[in-house]
Amino acid sequence: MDKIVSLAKRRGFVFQSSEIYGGLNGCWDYGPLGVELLNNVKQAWWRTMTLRDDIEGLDASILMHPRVWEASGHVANFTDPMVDCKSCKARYRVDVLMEELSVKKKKDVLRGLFPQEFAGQLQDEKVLEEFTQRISTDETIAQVIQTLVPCPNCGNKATFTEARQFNLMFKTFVGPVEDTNSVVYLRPETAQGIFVNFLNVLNASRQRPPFGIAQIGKAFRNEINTKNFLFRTREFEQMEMQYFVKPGDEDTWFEYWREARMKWFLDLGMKPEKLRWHKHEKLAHYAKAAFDIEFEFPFGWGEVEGIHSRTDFDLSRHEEYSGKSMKYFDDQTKEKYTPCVIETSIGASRSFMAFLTAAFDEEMAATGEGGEEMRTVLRFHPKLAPMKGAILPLVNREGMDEQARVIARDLQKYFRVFYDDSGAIGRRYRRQDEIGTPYCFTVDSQTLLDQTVTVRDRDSMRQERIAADQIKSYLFDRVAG
RNA sequence: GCGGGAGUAACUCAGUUGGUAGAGUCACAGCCUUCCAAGCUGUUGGUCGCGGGUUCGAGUCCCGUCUCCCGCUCCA
Repeated sequence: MDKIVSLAKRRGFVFQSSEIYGGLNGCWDYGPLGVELLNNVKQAWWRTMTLRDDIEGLDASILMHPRVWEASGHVANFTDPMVDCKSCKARYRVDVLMEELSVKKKKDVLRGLFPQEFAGQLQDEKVLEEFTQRISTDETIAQVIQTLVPCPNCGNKATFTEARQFNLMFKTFVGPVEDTNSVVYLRPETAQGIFVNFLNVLNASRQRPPFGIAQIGKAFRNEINTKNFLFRTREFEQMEMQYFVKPGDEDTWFEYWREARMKWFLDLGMKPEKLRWHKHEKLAHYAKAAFDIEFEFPFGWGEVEGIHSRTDFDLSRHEEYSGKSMKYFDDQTKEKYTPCVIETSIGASRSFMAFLTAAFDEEMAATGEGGEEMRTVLRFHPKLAPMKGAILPLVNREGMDEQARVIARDLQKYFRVFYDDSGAIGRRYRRQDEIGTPYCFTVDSQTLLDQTVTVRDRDSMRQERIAADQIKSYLFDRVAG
């Protein structure tokens, strides 16, 4: 992990935000090569999603009407009451504490609060039922937590602080007056921008279910902890596609998108053994089925994409909260229904880091003198590589450098290519290896005779000779699309 | 948030009981060079994370704080 962070910094992929002021926790900036890689990841996704008949693009605003987040459930569910143990400093979510209480403990709690009523024998089912019923308000929960529940860590009772609310949504104000009427949130996910535009897109694009809406954009969550480089940050970018289908068809489409999304990673050169499925056993309130694609990062397996079957929850809720009908009327079958949603939601920063760490390789390579040396190489898929090619004059004599510059300038109309004439040729190859440039084109003395150049492949280090005027199509074949 | 480790040049790191901040790499300029880096010469580059304190004097000792990494916790 340190190697990745260090290379990322040294070669200009990722810098710490506000570094000269000591940095800001969990915030990162993309440098010259990083922004190219990130854009290539986003472009690969965007093209896969939108170069087809049934998916439309969208770019919704980050600030949205506050009611959106009431409808989505974020105001209610994105708030976690937390308590700290004053004795051992451990911190817990109140709902987790309550959930993890054993039946016996719950019985104790009931007897503690209502000594007369629960004095005698008690069935376990009765305990659970009564507990859920009686310990339901914020007040009773607070009372229980602060008097009767022992800290799971140190075992002490009555050591918890009062519950404090941690809302993971960033709050800000619209307009000059900072009062409760002007509160808005930075969106904690991009999906709602799609749902609230469902009718707009439907009507403007003449689509009919099944169809999808794709969006790439930033989202914000005021996480308690950030972690693992780009993996968990407070500001992040999502690439989301919500696919609207007729109720009853959602399982078929769910399988379709699971397969399609896994294929996307594999087509971009990801090794199958670095990816796995994780099935959600405990589903969120809106979900019917949920699978994550996990990647094996240096710190362990972590989610890079979620494929969720969200039922008609989202559209129904917005119908309820906005009073606008979100139903679709099918002219052919004369049916009226609220579409179900299949969501594919991938983290741009997370997949950036996945592609970067997957590409990282160190190997022993032969040197000119017959020895061996460590070679650092980023094996990006050519579509993702920040630099598509390097143009290198073998020596700066006999017009080789001028010729190479002409070639580079011509290619730069179409591709990000790098011209380099400083240092030994082997050294320049290694420099390109380290930033993952897939092809190096070298101008040598033969170029001056017959207008051919050598192409050196990053991974095999082998060379072939092609005509200089073929470089453009050579690159198009390999990096476009 | 808790516990542990770390922070000195763009990168990797030295820096002795407190006494004028160093090396290698990188970058830049020039030389050399006809295919797999680290030849030669020169140059640039440091608020020692930040802020206090002790001291004649702090990279070094003390306090606070920020950031990163590892483990736990958390992740509608």
